[in-house]
Amino acid sequence: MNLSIDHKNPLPLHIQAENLLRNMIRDPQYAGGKFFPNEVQLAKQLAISRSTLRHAINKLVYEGLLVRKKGVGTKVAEATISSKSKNWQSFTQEMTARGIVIKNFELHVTWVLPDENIANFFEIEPTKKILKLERLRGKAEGPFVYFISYFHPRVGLTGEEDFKRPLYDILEKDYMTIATLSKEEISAKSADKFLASKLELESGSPILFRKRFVYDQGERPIEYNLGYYRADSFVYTVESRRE
Amino acid sequence: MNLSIDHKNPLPLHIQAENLLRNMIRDPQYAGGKFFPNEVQLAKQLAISRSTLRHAINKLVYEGLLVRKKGVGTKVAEATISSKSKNWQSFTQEMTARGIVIKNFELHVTWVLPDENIANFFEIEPTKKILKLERLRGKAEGPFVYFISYFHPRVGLTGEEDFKRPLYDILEKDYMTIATLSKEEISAKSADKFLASKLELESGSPILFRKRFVYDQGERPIEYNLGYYRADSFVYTVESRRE
DNA sequence: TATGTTTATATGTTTGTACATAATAATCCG
DNA sequence: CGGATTATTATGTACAAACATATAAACATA
Repeated sequence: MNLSIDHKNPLPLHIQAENLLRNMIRDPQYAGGKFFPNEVQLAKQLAISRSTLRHAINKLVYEGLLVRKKGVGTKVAEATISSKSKNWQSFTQEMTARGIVIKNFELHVTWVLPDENIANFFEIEPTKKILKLERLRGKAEGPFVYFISYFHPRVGLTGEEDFKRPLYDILEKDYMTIATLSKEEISAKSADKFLASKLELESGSPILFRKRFVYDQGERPIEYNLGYYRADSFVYTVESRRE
Repeated sequence: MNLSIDHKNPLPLHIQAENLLRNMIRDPQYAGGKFFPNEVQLAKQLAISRSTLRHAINKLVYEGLLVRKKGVGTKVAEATISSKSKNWQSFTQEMTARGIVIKNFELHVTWVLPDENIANFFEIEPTKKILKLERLRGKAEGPFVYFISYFHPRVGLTGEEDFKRPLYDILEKDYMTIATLSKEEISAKSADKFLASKLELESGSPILFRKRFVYDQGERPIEYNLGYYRADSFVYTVESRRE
């Protein structure tokens, strides 16, 4: 990855600057909370105008990756693990964009019979086995989410895939399935013994529970996903506007 | 609503332009698909610079409300389902839409000093008292949510209003304040003694916690709202789509 | 008629400049 | 010493100007 700006590159300067900033965000130095060089200085350093640089910074501020304060400076936004409803991405993409390295603590692949809910959602016979993917994921310090995913047979997953790769990357590149629509239900739960042990909590601790129904372009169901998040490390953010 | 730009208004010109554009979007003419006047012309018309106007347009493009094509023009984006689902409503509207009749179990109105968070959000002195509204609400069978709302003094609420009416109805009709933007953070918590007694739960039971920041058209803060929901009776749903 | 070619149009990119304002640090003074 | 005042710093807002490039329509040519 190029870490400087090339005026000969046909890619617009503000896009190059944006990419460069995305890299800086992942830099442990800045991810840790250090302020960026100020606009004027950084613009000079990159040999672009302040306006161009600001345009790039603004985009990242809008995305929630950077925060700015007048008279103070610009830095990486609090690494509170959060999920934005707009421009949704996969879990891994979301986290890497924030410079958080995701560790897989456990990964189980099994073939199971769908329960009634899932069979209904997928519109398949409850006698047909489907792929179930369970993952315990988190940061280096410890796990903070337990995922359970079920996939529609139509997708064609074999169970032999490398699930360390981003899931939606696998689906798009290897299975030509593009997740386009997602309906989510968020609620709170208490940790049962199983979840408590996985997420390193005491039984009864609060858990944010997210059910996710994922569809492809044709609005056909492709994934049914359950996410159990430690309440102390996950906030779900939503921004909405009415006209 | 003012449909022109006022250089004496302290509101930044690009925000004024943005609001103006939002109004144009609602105009049947443009909503129907007619192209906007081109940037140069429109900027001239509004007596602002092209850069300032572009800044405003860009924001709406980013929000998905407008589409632009080089060499062609700018027009209102095709209404997609996701943009419709973004239209948020008040709690009462939300519930009645689901056929649930809301009962108010408790209602307290007090004037309090804002803590640091609230004073910052409202951008006011921490010495100025603001209106605090607490409500325990639910269905006939029992309460399921405890709301705490703080209001910006600008709104002009006296505390004598009939808070059994829908809140946003009061704000719109009696105080000409229209809640336009809402940012929310959803997380999970354990019920402390206070919440447990109010919501008729045992201490430690899971609670869905929603923090809501509400803004008016000018993106000025008007309400800070905390909602504590019984986990067993509330699910938050989100629908999102990517292109 | 079919196919290039030009031209007008509108957005896209980039720079330079100036002043306003919020937050913080430094300074001064009673 | 403590409170008020005054820089300093960094982002926020706004303007003007130029050139680049994609699109579509008008035009010319084979």
